Amino acid sequence: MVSRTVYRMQTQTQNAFRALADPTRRDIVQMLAAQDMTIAQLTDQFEMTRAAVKKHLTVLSDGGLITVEARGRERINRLEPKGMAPVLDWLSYFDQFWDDRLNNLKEAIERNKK
Amino acid sequence: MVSRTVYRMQTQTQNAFRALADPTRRDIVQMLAAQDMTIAQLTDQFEMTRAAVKKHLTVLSDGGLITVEARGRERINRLEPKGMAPVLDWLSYFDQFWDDRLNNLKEAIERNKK
DNA sequence: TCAATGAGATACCAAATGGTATCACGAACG
DNA sequence: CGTTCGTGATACCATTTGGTATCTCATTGA
Repeated sequence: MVSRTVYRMQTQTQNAFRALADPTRRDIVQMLAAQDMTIAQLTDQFEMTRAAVKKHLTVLSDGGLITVEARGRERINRLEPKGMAPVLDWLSYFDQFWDDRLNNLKEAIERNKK
Repeated sequence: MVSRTVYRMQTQTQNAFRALADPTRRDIVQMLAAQDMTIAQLTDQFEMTRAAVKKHLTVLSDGGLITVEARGRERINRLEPKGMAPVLDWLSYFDQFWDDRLNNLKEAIERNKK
């Protein structure tokens, strides 16, 4: 074991990977890719309470993967494409290891950023 | 809440995303990308016991991200590029979505400039 | 005005997670 | 041989995680 102190703050990369680690949250991301949804609408699609879905949405928000817009008493949850960037960046570090599927994906996003 | 039972087996996608959710495990992946390593070598790089590193390696192995080859009394841990496929596949599902959204974003910015 | 509706906050719980300490075991080497 | 070295396995612990129940608050609409 090395003796230097390895402190590790919560980076956006960590929060994004953590957000994607749960199958329910990945399902939510897929649903929000189809259309923006309120918590109530999302809850209809799962076998869990609104409170549980809300927790998942908080984690997704911490990860930068979604944004929320208040509209009256409703909250519109929306996918935030930019939030995926840290994940894609980390994965692209291994270009020489896995195939170029990722490269294509990342290049598409880079193109559109400009 | 929908009433149908949503059982969810441990898929390779889930195991891979779960493996990548921990910062120590992502560090291990990066180190193994540089060179194959034994547990002892990896443990030298972290402030934790060999047992803890071993647990992380087990999770990485479950996720299909590494393979282990016995050589004498040593175990060589090696990165398995194929294991990343489910992750890349899942992410590429949103290729078109990100493309479109980032395009819209770009266009909105361009409009506001004028 | 006031009841219904959509959502946030909090307390609480069981299980999973990330870590340690410790023991066991086969391979390497004097 | 016997001992040391690299590793695996297990028991145990504290914290995090994913979930429920419940209460509150603000908006909506008859």
